[in-house]
Amino acid sequence: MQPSPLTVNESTYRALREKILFGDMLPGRPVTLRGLAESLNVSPTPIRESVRRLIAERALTMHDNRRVSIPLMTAKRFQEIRLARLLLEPELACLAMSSIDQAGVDELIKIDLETDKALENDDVEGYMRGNYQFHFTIYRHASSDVLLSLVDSLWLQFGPYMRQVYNHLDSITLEDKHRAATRALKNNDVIAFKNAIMEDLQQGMTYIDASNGDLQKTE
Amino acid sequence: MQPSPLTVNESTYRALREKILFGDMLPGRPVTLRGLAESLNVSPTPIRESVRRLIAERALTMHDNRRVSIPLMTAKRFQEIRLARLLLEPELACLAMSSIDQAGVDELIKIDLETDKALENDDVEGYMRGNYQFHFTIYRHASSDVLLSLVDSLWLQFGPYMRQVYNHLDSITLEDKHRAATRALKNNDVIAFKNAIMEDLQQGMTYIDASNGDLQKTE
DNA sequence: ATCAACTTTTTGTGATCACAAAAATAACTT
DNA sequence: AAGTTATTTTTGTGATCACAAAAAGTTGAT
Repeated sequence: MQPSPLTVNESTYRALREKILFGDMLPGRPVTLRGLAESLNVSPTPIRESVRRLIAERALTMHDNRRVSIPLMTAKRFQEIRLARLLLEPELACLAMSSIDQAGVDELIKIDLETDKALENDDVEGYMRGNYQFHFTIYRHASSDVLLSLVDSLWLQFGPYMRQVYNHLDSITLEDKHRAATRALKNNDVIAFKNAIMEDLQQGMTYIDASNGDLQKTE
Repeated sequence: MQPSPLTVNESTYRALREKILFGDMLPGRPVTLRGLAESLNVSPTPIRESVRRLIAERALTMHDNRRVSIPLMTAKRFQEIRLARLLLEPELACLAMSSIDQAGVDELIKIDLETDKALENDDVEGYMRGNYQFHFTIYRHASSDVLLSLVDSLWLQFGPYMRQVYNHLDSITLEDKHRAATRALKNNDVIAFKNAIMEDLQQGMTYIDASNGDLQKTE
């Protein structure tokens, strides 16, 4: 938001977070503090704190060996994330609704158009970023830090797998629930809006689930 | 769980976490890394990581001055936490239900009895610990790490205020929803169980809210 | 070749140091 | 006395070091 002087800690955190969220890091592959430190040209100290923070946010896990990696997905964990998202995100979207004015709707439509364009160009990362921006632009309007941070943690947890799935695909043809959402916003139709978010979420999750049936771990 | 050799980091985290969760730290009062380090007889390093983790879990906040403290409660944030709890906890409890056998119910009844005893003795911390244990003994049976960690974060956020409220009170007379919960468990009545958890939660939260109407910050 | 035991390297952890920014204190002016 | 400016102390940050545990690499025997 503000161009305030970031600490090294904060900027390394954001760098790592982006890599995780948009699939630049492979699940299961252990990362080393010194390795990350070298790749970001900082000392291990701020890396340690950033990694700890990401572990707390469930974006990373530390094994008994004390090795750190993106956790492997299991069918069970996937369903847990799916349920948590369904419980929180439609509600958060509804909270946001009253704060989204015409300009807000226009912004969302613009984001959605760019997302579609990325999809046509097989720009997987662009698509993921657009999708993320669409949802969180809505959610931020709810100005509920408590719920937002919970949802944030969830996205960090399934982000890496979205990427893997989308990579395996030449083209994705999904009914655009984003469009339904913006339409509902325009009409001020709460029920339709909530449904659109819910269906968008379900569609995305079942899609990942189906394409990745073997997931990472069988158990 | 396991008596594995804890790192200093982990044990300081747990120590701080307990202090926060059961109200041994005052909201708004800034804590210093060196101060905490001295009080726990460790170097600032593990403290820094523990504090960072607790910030990520929303138990602590870092202000622009880079000073760290338990965040002050606002009416708005309180309602956010309340909503998040209502969305997640009854659902988590239901997930747990099928895994709670007779022994599990007995354990819960035992915890509840001890909690009541603490209440009679004006043992505020004992009451809070009992209440925590009752809920999380149920929640853990759901074996859903994803949901559990979200709920964990929420408890860390309102814990400090429960304590403040209970301290101001000589005796608390509340209808015991825990009893209704264990009864529903025995009868395998899902709806009654979910309702009991929901009402227990609502009762606790409205109670805090009413007793603390001025909360900490007005805005 | 295969597997065991030993050696070397890498890695996370915790303590310490240097430094700049912020807070607290002291000194001074009006 | 009250407010303002210096001065001192405290604080978080980031880098570095020592160390023990784990991983990787090497050697040797069967």
